[in-house]
Amino acid sequence: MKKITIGEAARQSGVKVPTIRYYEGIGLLRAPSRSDGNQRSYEPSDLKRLIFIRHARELGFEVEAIRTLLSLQDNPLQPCASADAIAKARLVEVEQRIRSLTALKAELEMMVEGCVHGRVDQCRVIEVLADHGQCAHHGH
Amino acid sequence: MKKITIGEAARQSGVKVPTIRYYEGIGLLRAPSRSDGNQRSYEPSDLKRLIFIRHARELGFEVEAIRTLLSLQDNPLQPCASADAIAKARLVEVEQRIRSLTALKAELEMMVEGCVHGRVDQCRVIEVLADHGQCAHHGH
DNA sequence: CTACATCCTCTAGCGACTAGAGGTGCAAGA
DNA sequence: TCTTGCACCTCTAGTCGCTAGAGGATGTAG
Repeated sequence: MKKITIGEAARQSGVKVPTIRYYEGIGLLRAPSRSDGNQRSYEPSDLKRLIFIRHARELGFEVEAIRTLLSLQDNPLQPCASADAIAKARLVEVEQRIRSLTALKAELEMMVEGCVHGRVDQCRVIEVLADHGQCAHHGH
Repeated sequence: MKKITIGEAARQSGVKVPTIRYYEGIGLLRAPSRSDGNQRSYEPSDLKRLIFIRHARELGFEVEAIRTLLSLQDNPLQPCASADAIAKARLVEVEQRIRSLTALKAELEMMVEGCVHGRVDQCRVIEVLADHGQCAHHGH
């Protein structure tokens, strides 16, 4: 029964204090009990939940997806197909984003390498931005 | 002197009509002349600027960076070192983002592959989210 | 002349926080 | 006991880059 303050919960979870209060406000985290002086007092289970949320956010899951994942975690006897679907959807997104960023990287490298560090009117960076036709990949 | 409406500018630039007005509001695009009936009337140079902006946004440059790039474009005799620096900074960001997304991809793949499609209490997706210690890369 | 698309301005909303104002609680040192 | 000083409280408003909608004016084709 070692209850902790919001500051301690922030330290142990890596989620900032105002963000914890924000999560409570949007109903992602239950409202904890309060001390005599009206201060939030968290139990170990709250901390676990907070760490779960932080980890999911780091992996890029949206708050709504996390809400679903948390409700699944609360009902361990349910089939986990929806958790799987959420993770798979996120995987597809991430793969897409990597492909697109890799194309951008190529463009930026071309710009930077082509720049002779002269005046703006000879600058390849400005030139490429002004004329999409000079891009290697037109997908973006 | 073939002036065009905002709708036509949107079609030719790929920037949506409300977004064009938004760019004017934040001073990224100059306010164009108006028709008798108070409708915006764009010149070819405005269209070029709009295409420049769209392209830069596609490459992930922030509006403030684009503001600088545009002011450089307006002064072609200046040295292009700052344009170069902006592009380089963006390149570093993109490379960082790719690295981080690649790590996330690995996590997600492990989650999805490990999932036996049973009940939530055996689900690897939920399990990994609850316990960061199971991640392959701890960098995120 | 009448539809109907397109244009206008203005305000509010999105996601996921973050910052700040203005006030209260609490623990430790003098 | 008093005071210092940090951590906590609530509430509102701001961030970024748009996007949506209300409510009305303009422009064009049949």
